Amino acid sequence: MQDQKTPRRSNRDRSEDTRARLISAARKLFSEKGYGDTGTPEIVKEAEVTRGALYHHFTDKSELFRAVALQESRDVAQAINQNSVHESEPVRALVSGAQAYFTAMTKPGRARILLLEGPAVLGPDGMAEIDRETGSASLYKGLEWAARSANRPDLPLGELTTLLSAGFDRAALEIAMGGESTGYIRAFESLLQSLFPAQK
Amino acid sequence: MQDQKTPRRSNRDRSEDTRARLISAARKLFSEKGYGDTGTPEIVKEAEVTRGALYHHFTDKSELFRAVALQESRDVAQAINQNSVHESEPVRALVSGAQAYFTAMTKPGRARILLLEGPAVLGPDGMAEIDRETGSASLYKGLEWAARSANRPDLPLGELTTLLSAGFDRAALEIAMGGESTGYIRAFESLLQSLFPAQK
DNA sequence: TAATTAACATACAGGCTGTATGTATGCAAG
DNA sequence: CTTGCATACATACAGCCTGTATGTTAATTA
Repeated sequence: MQDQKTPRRSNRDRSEDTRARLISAARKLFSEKGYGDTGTPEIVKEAEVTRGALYHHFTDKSELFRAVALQESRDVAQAINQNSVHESEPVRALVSGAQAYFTAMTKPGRARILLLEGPAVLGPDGMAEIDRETGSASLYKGLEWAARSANRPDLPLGELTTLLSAGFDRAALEIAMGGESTGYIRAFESLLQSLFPAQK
Repeated sequence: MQDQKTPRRSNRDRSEDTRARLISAARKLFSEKGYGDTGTPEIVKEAEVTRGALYHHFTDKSELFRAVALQESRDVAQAINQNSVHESEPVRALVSGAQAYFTAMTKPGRARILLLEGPAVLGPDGMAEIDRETGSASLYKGLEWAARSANRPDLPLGELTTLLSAGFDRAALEIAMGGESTGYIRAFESLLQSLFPAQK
């Protein structure tokens, strides 16, 4: 019979549990009150651990935020992969991907963390590093496909990727703040169909 | 002969000078080290005033930041107005406006304040309020003109304005961080020419 | 089983924010 | 011209927060 007072967990289990608790509590508070207005005492209280545990797992508060943002970004990528419908036409595929992105970004707090606080706390480079693992590459591939299909080798795809990505982000933020998504979907459709007119 | 020890300025002069000193010092430090890493003791030291003066003029640190952002935004609007070339064709006018915007945003620290820290510190609404006074309206008018000229009443201009504005901001940030502007200019040209093809 | 290390817990030093209170100067009324 | 009030600060303080240093307990390794 196991001792009930000391569950006798392995170090790894303890660590993973503590890390997860901290990230979860931080995610909640950062998204509700913002990074600057959330103190580490409040975070550890919510996570039911001590500040010692926090500073054992993360070098400082911003590293905890980075872990939160990374997890959030991965969740977005996963949600998009799950909800992505295979389309035979590139513009449709891009619009469908945008749709999935908007939906994933409506989870409360997510837009604030990834689109508002993230760039300020971690810097554009820090966020780019996080995004690299997840999103931007697939957008580039989609545009490449569309450019090939529409016979438009003249387009500067790298810059267009950046521009459209910024548009997606801004639209996601508006939608997450209560805006209507249909208008933005149509705007992207117009934009993409103008850029990549159907052949023949 | 005036007393040299007490310059005997009017209250209004004193106030305006102090405010200007605080905003200038805050602008410098916020743009160099970021909002969170800049303390009010450091700001007042740079401005050669006391913290009492700061909290007499501004309710808190974020209100000082708001004043900085507002001034910066007005400077951008003014720079664009001065450098705007009158174009007879809408797409050219839009590209020319983008060019002027990018140039104005290369002033050191400006992109960080208006595009990175601003949204996080003041919130999207706070920044939108500041931008309303300055930029977004003219972009909408430019797109309206272009849509009329190109016979495209189908386009959702409101959403397109938001999307393109986000693209301009992102490009401005990249350029301010050392990126090349020509690529983005060409990308916008492609995009706008696709959206608004020249008539006949 | 002894030694070592991981995983915290506790205590502390320094710094920062906002407020409360004190003071000197400008200003307006009589 | 002086008397009273308001403006524009200056100073002091309370509370909180961050990061570090040090202590303690339990798991892992030799």
